[in-house]
Amino acid sequence: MRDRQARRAQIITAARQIAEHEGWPSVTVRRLSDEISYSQPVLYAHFGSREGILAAVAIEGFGEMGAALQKARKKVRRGGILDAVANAYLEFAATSPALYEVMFSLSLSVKFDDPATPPELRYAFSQLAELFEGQSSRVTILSELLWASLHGMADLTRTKRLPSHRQRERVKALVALFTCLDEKHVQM
Amino acid sequence: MRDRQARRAQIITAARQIAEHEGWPSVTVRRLSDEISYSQPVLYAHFGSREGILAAVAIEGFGEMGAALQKARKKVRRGGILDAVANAYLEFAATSPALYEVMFSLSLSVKFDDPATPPELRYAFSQLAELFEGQSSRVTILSELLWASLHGMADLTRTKRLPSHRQRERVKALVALFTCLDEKHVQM
DNA sequence: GTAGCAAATCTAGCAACGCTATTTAAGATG
DNA sequence: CATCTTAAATAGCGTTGCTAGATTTGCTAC
Repeated sequence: MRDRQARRAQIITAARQIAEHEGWPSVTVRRLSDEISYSQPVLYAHFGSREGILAAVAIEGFGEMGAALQKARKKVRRGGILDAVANAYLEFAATSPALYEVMFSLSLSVKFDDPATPPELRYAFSQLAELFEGQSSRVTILSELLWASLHGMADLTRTKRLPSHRQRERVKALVALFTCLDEKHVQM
Repeated sequence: MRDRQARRAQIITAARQIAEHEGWPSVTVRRLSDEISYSQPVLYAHFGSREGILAAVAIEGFGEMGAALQKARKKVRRGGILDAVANAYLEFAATSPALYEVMFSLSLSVKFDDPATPPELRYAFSQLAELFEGQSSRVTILSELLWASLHGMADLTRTKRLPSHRQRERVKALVALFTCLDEKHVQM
């Protein structure tokens, strides 16, 4: 039915809202069922388990992040693309910390190059891979390394390990590293 | 007393063991109290809460990681230090995934440059900062960036986002990036 | 030696959690 | 109107983190 999908979206939205305001531990099945004015079994009919709800939120998050990266990539014409995308990535993570957290804390998600991987994940990652297209023979390695660096920065900043006020400088350094390698045409 | 500290260590060890074999959700207070043949309130007398136990494990982990990095740094004489430390970091994370997970999943831990930060955290981070000592004016930025990159690689590999069989190549690329920047004496 | 006290430990239970078997309500079919 | 299917709610099971109150232990004083 149609309202079935609407209610699905309603649950996901409620979960995101609660998580962003009070953290994921506050996102309980009872709380969600109250929020949408239905009983608990309805939620289980939709998602099967609490983790299923979180997974749905995570996948939605990957879709949004992919869109944000694509937007940043297409906005900038020449030069500074890497800088734009990197900042877009970190801004996404900083704006929705709970969303970013669930995107990378769910261990049940499969690897990125696995055929069973949801398209949203591949879409998001492809935005980073595009940056190195045709530039080097090591597209995969470089995009993986960029992803890891950005994720590390986002994660350490989210958990207060790194001060956020120095984020811009870190991005500058990261960009300098990658452009430096590009200019020298280093063979790895 | 003396046996009080012994029991504390016993609890931490049991928690690590269970987590490494069955994951952190299996580390329950009841399970731990069974393991050490005491009742639950004894654990609460020691750590105050379940999270207190995890925090203690995490701090111990940082101490061990700092030692591992220091060992790698001192073993290599000239050149390739960065490579050695990077590999030591990732090997630590890969060898004890549950330990690494709890070290970075606890949000209650304060930032690295905070005075209230446990010395184990600062000790571990200082091992990375040492790599850039006197090399550039941006010691802080570079060490933070290196830390973030390594953590991102470790975290994405642990959660199966990146294939582990390409880890060595990623490290090579990372090292190439940093040495490239070093050779050109880039001012950021 | 025993009465009393303080500290340590256990027993038992609360509230909240994820999840589900069973029952009740509602709408369609004949 | 009776029946059957589908949807939802009620109620409850087992387990969790945590704690108040009972109980044991070990020591001190007389």
